[in-house]
Amino acid sequence: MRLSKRQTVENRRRILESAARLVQEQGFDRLGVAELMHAAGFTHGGFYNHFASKDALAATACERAFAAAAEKWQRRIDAAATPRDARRVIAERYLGAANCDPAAASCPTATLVADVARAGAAHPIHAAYVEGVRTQIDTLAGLGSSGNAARDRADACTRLATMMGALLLARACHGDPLAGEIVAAARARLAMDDAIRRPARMSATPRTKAKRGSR
Amino acid sequence: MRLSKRQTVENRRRILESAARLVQEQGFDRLGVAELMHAAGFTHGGFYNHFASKDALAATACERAFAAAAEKWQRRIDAAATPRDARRVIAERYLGAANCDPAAASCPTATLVADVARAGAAHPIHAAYVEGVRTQIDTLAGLGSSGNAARDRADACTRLATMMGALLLARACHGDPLAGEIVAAARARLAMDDAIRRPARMSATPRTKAKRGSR
DNA sequence: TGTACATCAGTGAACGCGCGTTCACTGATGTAC
DNA sequence: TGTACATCAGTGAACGCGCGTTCACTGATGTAC
Repeated sequence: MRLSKRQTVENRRRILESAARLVQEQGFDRLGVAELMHAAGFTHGGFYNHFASKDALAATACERAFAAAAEKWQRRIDAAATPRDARRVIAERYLGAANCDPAAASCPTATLVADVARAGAAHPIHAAYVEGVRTQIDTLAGLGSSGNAARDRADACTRLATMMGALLLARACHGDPLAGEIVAAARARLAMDDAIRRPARMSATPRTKAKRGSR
Repeated sequence: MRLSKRQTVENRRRILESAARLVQEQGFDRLGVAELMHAAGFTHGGFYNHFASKDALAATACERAFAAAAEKWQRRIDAAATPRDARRVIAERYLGAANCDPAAASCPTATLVADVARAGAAHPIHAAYVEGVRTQIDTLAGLGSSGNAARDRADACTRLATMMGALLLARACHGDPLAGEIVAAARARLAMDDAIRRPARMSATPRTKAKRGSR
């Protein structure tokens, strides 16, 4: 039953969309070809009409997962009154109860981090993952309001590490009070503005861009 | 070839020791029974003379891995001049180049976090993992010097999340400059004492324990 | 203490299952004339 | 424009490999007498 070219392209898109979603729930290694194809509404054999191998799908699925996450972040940035508010809201949603359920989908940075480390730099998913992380850090750094680009960038790196670390710990400790304690501590810390916590150095730093933030 | 009781106990210990080490390199799911037994100097079949299943080994191997990590931490605490120095040294070693190599062994909190989340609360490894994380947080909190126990504990949670998050990101991004950037940012942040960064609130907080820290 | 037998840890072949991948087949689409 | 043939995506059985687990066998240890 040969399909029209339009339909073929659409089906490939559906497979990738399912992959991007499932990868945020299970990671890449745990996702089976049969499960993926079933989720997309097909039987498993057809997978190889679209992709040379499971690995060949990894990079694109990873990119799409990061693109979906970036859209979420952008919506929060657009809705926030100030960059500082945007940072706070992103962190709060990142560490929200929905994401802390180990069965639920969450940020690809977190769900893929173990698989990518194990896959190694030669695997096609590696470059896609690094690019996704870089974009998230760029986004957070762009929301910085210290007036110092290098500091905003370093703060963005630390923020992402703290968010992801707390999320993964909460998922692993799910069911134990410790999970809630870790998330609460991280949320509280991230809610404080970095710049506010270093007033002495702040005033000593020249403001390269006036009125960048909310203060 | 029946072995003496002493030898049997010793062999079981060797298997567990290998498991604790390998689990810090690969996590639990990726570790194969055959590889584990070979590392301990046996063939794979004998595994089931000591354990009912691979899962039955998980909790004990996890405990031993955390015990080994705790010993390392303790050595650094003993060698440090002040609790604050101990915290700083622990973070620096945690994010040292050796740990950031994805093939190398590192902290069980990091290497097991994905496996434990996927295994769920019913799996025997869950309780052992949560207990290991709790102990690490207790240790870090015990090194706090804010004079406020609740704040020390919250800071310990955030510290661990930042350390682990940065480590995992560095391992996943290994080979890309981004890995070094993230680690450098996290190390710099962790090197600053938490209490120092909140002078306004610090002075408003009553010091319940005088001279607890180095200041 | 010595002897005969039961016990049991180690070995490595083999089993069973999951999963990535292949393959023969189908039948609708695209194309050549 | 109509017709005949080639193309190719979807299907589901089957293959191959890895890995957890089982099993028959071995032979030294532990034990009963």
